[in-house]
Amino acid sequence: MESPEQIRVLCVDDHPLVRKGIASLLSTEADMVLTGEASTGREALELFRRFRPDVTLMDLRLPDLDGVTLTRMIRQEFPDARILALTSYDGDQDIYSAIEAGVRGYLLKEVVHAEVLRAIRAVHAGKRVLPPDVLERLSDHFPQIALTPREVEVLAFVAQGLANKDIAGRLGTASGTIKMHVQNILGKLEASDRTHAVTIAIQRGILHV
Amino acid sequence: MESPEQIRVLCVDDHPLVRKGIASLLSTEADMVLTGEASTGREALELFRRFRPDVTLMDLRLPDLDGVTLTRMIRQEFPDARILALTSYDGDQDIYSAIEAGVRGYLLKEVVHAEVLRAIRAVHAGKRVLPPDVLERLSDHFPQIALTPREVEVLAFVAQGLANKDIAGRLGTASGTIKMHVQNILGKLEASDRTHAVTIAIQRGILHV
DNA sequence: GAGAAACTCTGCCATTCGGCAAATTGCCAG
DNA sequence: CTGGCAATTTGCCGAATGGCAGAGTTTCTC
Repeated sequence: MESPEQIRVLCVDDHPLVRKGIASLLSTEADMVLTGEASTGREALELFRRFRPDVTLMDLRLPDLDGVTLTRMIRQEFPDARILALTSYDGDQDIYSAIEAGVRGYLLKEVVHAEVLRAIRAVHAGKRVLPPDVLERLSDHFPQIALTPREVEVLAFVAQGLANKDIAGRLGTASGTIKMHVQNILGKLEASDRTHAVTIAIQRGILHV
Repeated sequence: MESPEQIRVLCVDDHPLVRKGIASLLSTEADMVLTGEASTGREALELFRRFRPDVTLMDLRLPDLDGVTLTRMIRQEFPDARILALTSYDGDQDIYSAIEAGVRGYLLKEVVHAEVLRAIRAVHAGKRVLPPDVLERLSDHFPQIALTPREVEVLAFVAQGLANKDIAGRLGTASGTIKMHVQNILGKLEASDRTHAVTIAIQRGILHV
């Protein structure tokens, strides 16, 4: 093609080495150009407003705010923003939240370079990029096991070592109520006790350590 | 200097993008050269035997075996190996284990490029590299709060939701004994109950999710 | 061999937790 | 408007947990 329409990429990651890797990777591709690097959510938002990149490569873990929130903020201002989540973390909940927030693709950092390039081109072309294993987990886990907001709230307190009656105090309910919530959480997570539930929740990304 | 004695660096990380970043970083430095890249512990061991690098840059999280074990294996064969841990994870226990295993330096991936280069040169020169915050945590936390191997073992079962008597069964002791271990764990971790203890342990890297 | 530290065991008691049945609220779909 | 569904609420009971005091054994270090 004669028109040099390069894909303009914004990279958001708090690890300098990863940014360097992406920069190095993109520099060898003729149809892409790195228009900016951000190490925090705040920086990312600012750079997005300034450069309006075609594709944003974003780590879901950032020091100031999480990538899901950032994605929501960007897409509120720019609904057609094309954001590709690139994370080393594989908690189920993260995937779900990210997709709900509007990312167009979700890649694990374990993937090879070619995969990243392919994903950038696909997202830029308007496609969605979800690896097979990610899709599988989505269809598997979803409708059934989702915790209600209230349950997540309760579970967070449980993780901090609060007893049911203390949680009840903070939430303004009776301790028996909390007990029931915990009961439902155990069922949904297939946990044998509250401790197990917390372990599972952390593994799945429902709770953030 | 007229002698082009370059520091030969081996890079071990399961994220291609991070390896790319390191490769890119080293390529701009005249006194360093990347002699190999490994994405697994097995590969790393093989490459180490073949190339005998001056400095090994190693992620503590690898798919097949953890970096601490790998460090031990390498240093058993090559006691003067100079290994620099480079990890995105900051659990206290990891730092301790890594240092015990014989790493000469411990860096978080959040650090800037110059820091990495400085650390490589320092380790090559025989120095140790431990960021101030790391040192502080070491002196703070150590003598007192270290869990015994047995306690870690018990805590791992607790995280899986086993009751004391079940843990006793697996470990071949009385349930009262397990109760005592849990008691000591709660004290050392300043946790309010077993669930809290698990949360804290995961945060500190004592337990791996 | 002295001492420290880890691991082991025992028993008691108040509190909390996990399991079950059942009523209420609020919201969405037909 | 009404049925249905999910979320939220409460109380009762047996089992497990957390707190505390004491003591024997092994292992490693000094």
